[in-house]
Amino acid sequence: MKIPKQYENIDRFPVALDAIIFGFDRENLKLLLIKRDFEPKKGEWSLMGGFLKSDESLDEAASRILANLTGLKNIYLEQLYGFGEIDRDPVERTISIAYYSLINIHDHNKELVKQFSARWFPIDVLPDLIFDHLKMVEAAKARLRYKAARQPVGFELLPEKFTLPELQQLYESIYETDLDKRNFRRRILSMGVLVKTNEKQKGFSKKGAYLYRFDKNKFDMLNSPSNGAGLSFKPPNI
Amino acid sequence: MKIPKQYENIDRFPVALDAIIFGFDRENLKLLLIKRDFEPKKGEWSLMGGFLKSDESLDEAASRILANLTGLKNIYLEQLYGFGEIDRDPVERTISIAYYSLINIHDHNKELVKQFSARWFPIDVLPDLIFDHLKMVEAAKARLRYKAARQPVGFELLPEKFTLPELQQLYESIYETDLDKRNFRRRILSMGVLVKTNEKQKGFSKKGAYLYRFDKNKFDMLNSPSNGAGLSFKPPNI
DNA sequence: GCAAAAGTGTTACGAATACACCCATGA
DNA sequence: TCATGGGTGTATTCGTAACACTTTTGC
Repeated sequence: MKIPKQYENIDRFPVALDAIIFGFDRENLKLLLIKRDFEPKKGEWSLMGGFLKSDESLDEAASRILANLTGLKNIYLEQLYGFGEIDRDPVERTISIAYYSLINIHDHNKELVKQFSARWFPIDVLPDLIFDHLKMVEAAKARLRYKAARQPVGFELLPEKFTLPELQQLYESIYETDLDKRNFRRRILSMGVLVKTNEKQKGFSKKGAYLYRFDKNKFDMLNSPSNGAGLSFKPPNI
Repeated sequence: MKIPKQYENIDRFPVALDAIIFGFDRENLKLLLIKRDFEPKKGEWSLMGGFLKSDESLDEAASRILANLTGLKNIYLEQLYGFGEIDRDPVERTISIAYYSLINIHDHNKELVKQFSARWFPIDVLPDLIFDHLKMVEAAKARLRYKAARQPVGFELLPEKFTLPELQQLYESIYETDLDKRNFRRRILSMGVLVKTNEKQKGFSKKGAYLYRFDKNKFDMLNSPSNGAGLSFKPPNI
């Protein structure tokens, strides 16, 4: 096919993907950051990133980049925003599409993480970040809050079985607020997507809390028949 | 500065911006589409678009492209999503950042619109669109619903003075639903960002409806002192 | 005078909030 | 036995939804 003139003399740019990787360690919401090992800004903290290749879509590229650091595939990953200020990257004019992902913090490749000199940071005590990465993180926090209020994404951050106090702690971290135990349990259980197991968590508290499991089938059932915005997990009032 | 090796051998891509342009003609929510005048897909309907240049940010480029078609500057414009499927553009691998904008439908350059063979289409009777532009439109509709439920963006689509029945009609178009007149008026007025004028609209109804004006100062006041998500215009229950 | 749209209040319901005590267990 | 965290129910408040008649005026 002849190339139309509208495609001649146009600028072409490197397209970066940067990943905001959330994890939860049963206490704090955390971000996985890497220590950059090349100039510029060598040695400073950064989001994991990489450049788009021509044989992959944006989603595939983001997924590849996430796997490069964590070894994980099929992870919750959502596009966040495109950042394109002219001078955002001092080396070359670059645009970056930020993605955020939710992973189980215990469930990733420690070896890779070591190679990248990566570390988990509590979301409210982050180091300085290069370029516009802090803006990306802020956008991701806002999006996670929006998302978690509407869909039960919290489960992506937890192990398969978890207790209600753990789940509540997660939501409290996401919204940086305290929630009433009784109201929280009522709301969550009334959604009907949690299944109580007969097992109790041992070791943490004396009494032990029941373990629950997220029932993806029930969720899909409730969610699929064009339920408008899907089942709603109401946002806690901040 | 020496170029780090991480920036060598990377692919570079044309970055397109596509604009979903909403308008409202006191009856229907509409989209401004252009008839493409070059191959491929010459003669088919398309969103207004263009390519990023190296001396402008993404926002600036989107703004320029919007002005190319409408002649308007300083318009409500918000980034929507980055589209990057490999084969989305048959000519060349291109990524596109979609923006949506809200304009007053009577307030644009008719000459330019004619040059582009552009036309306003009711949002629910769109022609076939090229590439992935329909996906972009769907995303924009969803975003507008989200946005309008939280911030009074509706005013961007109306003339300076408008009646409450007109405003209600706009919201009904956005949400494709009927709203109760009394509840709507109460909700809108309780936000305290509308100022009633002494003028009545003539010509449309026999009785005539009072004209209101959006009070941007009050809005900024209510919105600025870190009011969480800002003043909330609750979403109509769909 | 009548058709057509504008304008106006009240009640009922459901959701969210606030709130305090008992239970199970390990140390 | 006591300290620690887990588990439970109810009353109140507030916001949302449902609903029907009067007013104005051009024709």
